[in-house]
Amino acid sequence: MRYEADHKAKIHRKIVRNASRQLRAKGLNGPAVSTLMRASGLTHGGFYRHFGTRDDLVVEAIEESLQELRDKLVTAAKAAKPEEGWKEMVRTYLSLESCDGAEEGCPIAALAPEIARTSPALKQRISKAILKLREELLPFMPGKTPEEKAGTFLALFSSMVGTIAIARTMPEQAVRERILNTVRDRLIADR
Amino acid sequence: MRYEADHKAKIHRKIVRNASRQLRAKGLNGPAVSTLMRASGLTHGGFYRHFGTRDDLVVEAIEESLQELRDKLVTAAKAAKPEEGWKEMVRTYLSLESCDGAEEGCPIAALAPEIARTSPALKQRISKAILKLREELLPFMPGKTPEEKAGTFLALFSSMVGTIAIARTMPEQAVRERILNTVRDRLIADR
DNA sequence: TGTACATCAGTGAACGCGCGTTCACTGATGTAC
DNA sequence: TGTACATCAGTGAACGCGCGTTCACTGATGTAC
Repeated sequence: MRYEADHKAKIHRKIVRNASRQLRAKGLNGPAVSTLMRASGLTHGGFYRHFGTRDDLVVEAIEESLQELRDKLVTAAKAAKPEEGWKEMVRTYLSLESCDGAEEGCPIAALAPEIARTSPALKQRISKAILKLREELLPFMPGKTPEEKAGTFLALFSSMVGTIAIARTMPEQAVRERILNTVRDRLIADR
Repeated sequence: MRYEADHKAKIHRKIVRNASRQLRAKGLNGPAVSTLMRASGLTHGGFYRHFGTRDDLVVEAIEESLQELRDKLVTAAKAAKPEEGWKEMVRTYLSLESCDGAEEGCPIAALAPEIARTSPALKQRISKAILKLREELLPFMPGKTPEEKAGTFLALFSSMVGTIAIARTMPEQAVRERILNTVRDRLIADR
């Protein structure tokens, strides 16, 4: 082997992680294959040693960014008192940095409508990954029964996704910030 | 004139309305100019008699669909008792038809992330139109002060936008329906 | 140890294709005289 | 009223461009003997 044994796997992961950032920032059809490869210091020709199709990278990148999101939110929740973890998740998710830096933010807020329009095969895999995220965040939700937690999660998550999506359509940062703060305060106060 | 005096204006509106449906269904970069024109029985060559640029049509189409949304929600609200109008809005917005028929649904739920990525000039006009929609729906919101109504509107609207966006990523209709119903019931019960 | 060959991640030119936009043209009807 | 010309919404071929994908090639290192 002309590279270390795990060289290919490492590069593969690097491509996926860099792509996940570019795709969140520019949309699923935004960056060309050559742009996606350049972000990892490669040229487009080598792309097909790693992926069968551009779509294959797209799915992997979305799965990757959903895991990033999970890690981010779980870390935030664990930094608070057990019963208050979900509030810290809300604060993290609805932060101004998270809103203004789409490339590092939630892939659902950044890509949901485009995901909805992909082929059934892609949607299948992505929706699985979203449901997995849900499972992993559920324990942090307030509520006694699993059903209650699930309902709260859905209400919370859809509210946050919509808030970020709407805020990002507003050109003025002050407006975005007011939107984020208003919803955040209501979500935390409500229950 | 080889056509009636208002022929051009009529055709223009027709193109915009058909485009607004196609763009909601396929995304801002989905349908090509020739596809957008064909939907109104024209060919792509005549496009530039009506619009300076493809983007010009995109803005007009989004403005158009925001007005459609306003009309739809106001009509729904007026069909209920004055204090309950907003609940009927929620039921209308979160209906399964609205979710599964993106072309006739809310342009924000269908396009928000793509709107966020357009040029500042486009965003400026679109965000104006969104704020106008807000002004027109505010009177139907529950709450005593304008501030309270504004807060409720934002909480309600972001929640609904996020719910539709998330539901549409789910391939199974039963899952989508459960998501819609769960959030709808919570929103209506909450306040 | 030395030599011939195999492997395979990565390169960059080339492909066919669809796109937004341009442009010479059409043809029905208006206006000038 | 009749004729010559102007107008302009709409047509369809053509443009240059960027895209996803293919492919012959490179070159560093492995393996066979």
